[in-house]
Amino acid sequence: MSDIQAAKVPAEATPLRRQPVQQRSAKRVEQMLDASAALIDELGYDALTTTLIAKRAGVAVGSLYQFFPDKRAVVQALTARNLERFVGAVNERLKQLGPEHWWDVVDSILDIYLDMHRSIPGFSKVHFGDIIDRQLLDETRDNNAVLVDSLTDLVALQVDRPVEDLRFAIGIANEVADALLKLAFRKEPSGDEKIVAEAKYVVKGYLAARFGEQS
Amino acid sequence: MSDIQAAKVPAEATPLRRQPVQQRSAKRVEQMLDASAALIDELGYDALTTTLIAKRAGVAVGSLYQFFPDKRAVVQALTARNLERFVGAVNERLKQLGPEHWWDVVDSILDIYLDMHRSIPGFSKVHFGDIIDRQLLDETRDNNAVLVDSLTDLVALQVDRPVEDLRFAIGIANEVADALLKLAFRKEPSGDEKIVAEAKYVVKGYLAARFGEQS
DNA sequence: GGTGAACATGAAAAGTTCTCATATACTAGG
DNA sequence: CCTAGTATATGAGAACTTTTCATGTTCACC
Repeated sequence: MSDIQAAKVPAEATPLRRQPVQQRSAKRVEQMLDASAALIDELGYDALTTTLIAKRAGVAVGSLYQFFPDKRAVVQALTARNLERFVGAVNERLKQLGPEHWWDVVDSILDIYLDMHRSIPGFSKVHFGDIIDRQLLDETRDNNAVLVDSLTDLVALQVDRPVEDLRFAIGIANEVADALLKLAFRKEPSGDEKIVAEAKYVVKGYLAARFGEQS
Repeated sequence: MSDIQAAKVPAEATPLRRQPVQQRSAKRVEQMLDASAALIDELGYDALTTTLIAKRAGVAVGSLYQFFPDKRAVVQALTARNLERFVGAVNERLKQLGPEHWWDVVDSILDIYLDMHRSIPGFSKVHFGDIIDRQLLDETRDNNAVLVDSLTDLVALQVDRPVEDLRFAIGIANEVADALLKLAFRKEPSGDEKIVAEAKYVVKGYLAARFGEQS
């Protein structure tokens, strides 16, 4: 996938200790995130070490703490970046395609998600915050909620249904797709095709049952 | 839920450094697991500390390492215990009920799962190994696989279908139910009723579509 | 070309995990 | 019921991580 781009997501979603102002430091922060992603990919989350991140990113440990309050925040920022890219790519795709059958919208979105799994280092480990938001930083507002809201806004333009019903169903569908695609990538590093197909089947079946055949 | 009982699950599933032989130490190991569960419930997984576990369990840190190779193994053992209890309770329930419509079997299983969420400390955080098997101890064999195999065996007795098809579908259904119930408990500590209902709806809808109306 | 804010750095303080030498409790055989 | 042999208990401290902070640089702007 090449059209994965960033989108603006509520800024305070990234609780940096200090926002990088100069371009030089912004670049460094990116490097730290890249390093974290690579290391998580290689060693797994809990072998991740601040010293390692710093070394891999080619900076001093102190620099890391210049911007991030703690290790967890680094991973959190990484998930935020992933989320931004995903929402951005979805927006982009939907804009390109114009009004479609929602059937195809589901396919598009899942395909983008698949592409991210395959092309973004560490994505299948970090996802949109499974690790930190749900398990480490428990009561934090769910990253997925941001995603669901975005999708709901997009879909609401094309589907004539009460927004709250849409949001609920999309939330369910999102969770289901999420779980099944993670399963697919757990079974096989490149994503088990049979499970991926089943994921699309389940999601479409659910949405069809809930909303009938609308465009 | 009161009929949650233990079932024997492949023993090596719990990689203890040393199996407690004397009753005294077996009890202590249980205490350590209880302490871990309570602490995870209260503080979250990453605030968990070996020292804390020991203190809460009323033992010395060294005792912990007498049986567990490392901190991760403690949590892993906790998930194994949860899994055993769940499989045991499911077995028990199915034995009691005798042949039912599979519709009711789904309800029963989800209800047991709900009960565990509500009655077992830390269960909604630890689950059957989300934390360690999937994210920390990556390539470990999935705990859910054990569960799915058990369920498949149980269901195969009552449903006339190729076992592999059953296993696949049950695996999908399990993952979906899992994800949605976790969502329900993320939204509300007691489990969001609307989402729970939707979970049952989705799972039944999927299985019905895949297997048609059989008993 | 000088000045204050932003940034970079790494030694060391603070905190965790895990080990190990030592002490104590069981258990089985006699 | 005594004793050797094994299992278990313990906690100080070794090893490793996270995080801080005082100090030195770089940048942006006037």
